[in-house]
Amino acid sequence: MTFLSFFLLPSFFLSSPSSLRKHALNCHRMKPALFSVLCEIKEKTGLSIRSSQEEEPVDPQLMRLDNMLLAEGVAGPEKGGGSAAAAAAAAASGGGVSPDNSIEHSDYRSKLAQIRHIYHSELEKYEQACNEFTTHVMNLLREQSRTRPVAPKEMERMVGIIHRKFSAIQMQLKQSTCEAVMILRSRFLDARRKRRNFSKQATEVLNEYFYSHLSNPYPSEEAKEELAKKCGITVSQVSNWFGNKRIRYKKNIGKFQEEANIYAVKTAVSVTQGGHSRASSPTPPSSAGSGGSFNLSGSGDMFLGMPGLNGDSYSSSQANGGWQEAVTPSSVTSPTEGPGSVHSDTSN
DNA sequence: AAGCATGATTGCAT
DNA sequence: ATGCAATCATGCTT
Repeated sequence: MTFLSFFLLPSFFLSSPSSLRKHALNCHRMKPALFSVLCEIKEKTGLSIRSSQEEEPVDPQLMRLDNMLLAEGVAGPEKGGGSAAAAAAAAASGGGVSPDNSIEHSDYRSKLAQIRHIYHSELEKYEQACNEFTTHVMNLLREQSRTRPVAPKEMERMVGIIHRKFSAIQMQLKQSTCEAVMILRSRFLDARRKRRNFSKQATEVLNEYFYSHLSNPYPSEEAKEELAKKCGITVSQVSNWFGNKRIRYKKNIGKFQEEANIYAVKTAVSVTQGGHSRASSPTPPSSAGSGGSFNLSGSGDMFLGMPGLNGDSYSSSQANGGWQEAVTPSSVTSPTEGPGSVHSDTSN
């Protein structure tokens, strides 16, 4: 506002009827004297500079917005790379097994690109307007400097003021862009909203790992990555899956018994030779303590998961308390049996 | 529509 | 930082 009034004021100097007067003033013989007097007055009042060092500590709010826009790939270099979303998409489709959520991501990305486009064009507009405005003001000041003293500092100050004003406008733009991105994210990327069950194959792989490492179902980071790759999901999804699986398995072993047997047999078959395609023998929950004795609170151990045929049993025994003690302490280590004989159960 | 299954998130403990 | 437990929100089946 200050700057607006500032050069709305001199506009009457320029308006056509007064341009003549201005010229007359410039050519007036008293003009130099007048000018010097003005300079003197100005010197005395000292209202010129002083306020030039208005603090500008790089608004943290602005920094935040900038960072976010950069992180979101709106502000950074062109192309979809660099954004968290793109990275996630790349990770998800790394195995090339998940075409469906990459579709969602492309949808998301096109929307993001739209936002990005608007943002950039607006930004450019503002920048251009700012430049035009600045040069305009500079011209005006230059013009005026012929009739009144205008220190270069003042010019700088004016420019500073103008830039601040425009950056305030830019900040609003950034803010609303951020909001738009947030909304977009919550619409598209909030996995909770768009939960998709994993593919049959993926759960197969995960279950296979889980039941063949029933003694210690805590995949290492590398194992998780491997599984993630195989299943076409992210590592954190693998972690989620195992977290859920462990807790749900523990909570109701009976329910998972059949599944356990199926996968146990499966892995046994795949590990041993490849004959035996006999895949389901539910073995009723008759508290056969062969497998993991689950001494949780109430539930008696009613489970027969036939472990012991896991390839690596305790690959990385991190001495984690919970599972080991609760679920499967004994019998897991039965290396005496070679891969030939698959126990004797599974057959009713 | 109800009810279960399932992936994700949150709060807490370690 | 990681896992557990509870919970949420959605998907699927009945």
